[in-house]
Amino acid sequence: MRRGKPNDPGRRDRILLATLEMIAAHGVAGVSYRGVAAHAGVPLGSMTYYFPSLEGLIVDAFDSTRTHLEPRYATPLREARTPADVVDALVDATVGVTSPTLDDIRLYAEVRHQAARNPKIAAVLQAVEDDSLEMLAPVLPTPTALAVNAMLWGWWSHRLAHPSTELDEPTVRRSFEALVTLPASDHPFHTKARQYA
Amino acid sequence: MRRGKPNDPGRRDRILLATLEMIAAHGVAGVSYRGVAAHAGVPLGSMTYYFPSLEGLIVDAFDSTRTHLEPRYATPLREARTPADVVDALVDATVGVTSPTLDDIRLYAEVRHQAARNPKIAAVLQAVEDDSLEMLAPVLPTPTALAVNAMLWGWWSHRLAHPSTELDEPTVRRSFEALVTLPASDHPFHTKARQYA
DNA sequence: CCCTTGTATGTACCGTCGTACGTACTAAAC
DNA sequence: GTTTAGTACGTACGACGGTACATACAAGGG
Repeated sequence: MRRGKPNDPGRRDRILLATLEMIAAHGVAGVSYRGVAAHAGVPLGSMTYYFPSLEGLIVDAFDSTRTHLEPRYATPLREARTPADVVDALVDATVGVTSPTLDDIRLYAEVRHQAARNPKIAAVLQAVEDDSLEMLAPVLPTPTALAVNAMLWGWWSHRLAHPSTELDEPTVRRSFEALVTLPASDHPFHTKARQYA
Repeated sequence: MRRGKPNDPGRRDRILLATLEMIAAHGVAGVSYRGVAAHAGVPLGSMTYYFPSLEGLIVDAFDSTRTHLEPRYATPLREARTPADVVDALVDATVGVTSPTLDDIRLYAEVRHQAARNPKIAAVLQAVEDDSLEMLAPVLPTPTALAVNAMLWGWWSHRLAHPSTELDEPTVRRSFEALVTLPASDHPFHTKARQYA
């Protein structure tokens, strides 16, 4: 008897990718089995076969970004050793070459948005955030890392809201410098307190 | 002939309010004429009568928040004179008594989210942001104001993503202190440059 | 060659929703 | 009291979308 070999391996992944493109283009609200099927060039039946529920499809699609996109922005941060390195990496991640495209930001924005109402997607977001904090832990105390994360998302959000105007690099740099350097010099908080804020 | 007096004045506003509650509870995606009608206790016909298109209803609802909610968070900022006042006001707006409820943040998040795809809602958001920058203009240079706005939204977003964990007040305070005070002392940017970043 | 089992697909059902529209109601004008 | 214009409402149509499901296909095992 057949051992379960798919006739078209990779089809599942193509569907996942098409779903992400669909989400970036039209938002989660604009995702339908039929739409994704058309975009991926597969029949409707394939959709429900690989992904019995639409919610599952979307969650899986989001989850797949974690392994696909994350390394690109994360690597420079992991390699940062001094606070100055961190600032450079953060500025780059906001407006520089390693920064996400508007489509990528749109995707991330969708994750954050859906996470507010869908526990499964909230878990995905939580995982992303945990990765981020863990990444910053060697160079920044947790409270600072939290602020940095919030700031980064704030700037990305800004880019999303003003797609046509370029974000001013020195402004971004100073904001991160302020967050990263000030607490280290002026305050006694610079311990790796492990409690989340 | 009749002058156009409504039989039930205030019905329009009740619909608008019900719409906002619906959005805060289920998101824009969960808003339907029928759902809002039920929630507001009006017949379906009333909905399409006052709001011929669903998009118009949502835009109007969002726009109504601008006059209803904005003053509450804005007043302390307008009254701020020194940078220290500004920091206090910002911390309060983030985690203090004047800070928005989770429902309010949800609502604001919806505005930002929809604005990414809907020009009319983008205009509403733009107006809100302009108000905010104008409000900060007397006490902060524009680049700093931009960073502060991004930071504030970042923290609100954080609260949304972690509804159960309280945001640590000193952490928030230090983040705003860093943004507000550092550029004023260390950098030559402290002119009211009018260009957006 | 046929049987079995997993893979794949097309269709159809059922619900929801936006919206159009004909009808009814109300109150001011004459 | 009649007319009339604006207000309010209920129904129904057409489109869309998730999902169930019966059917068809492919590939190993015997």
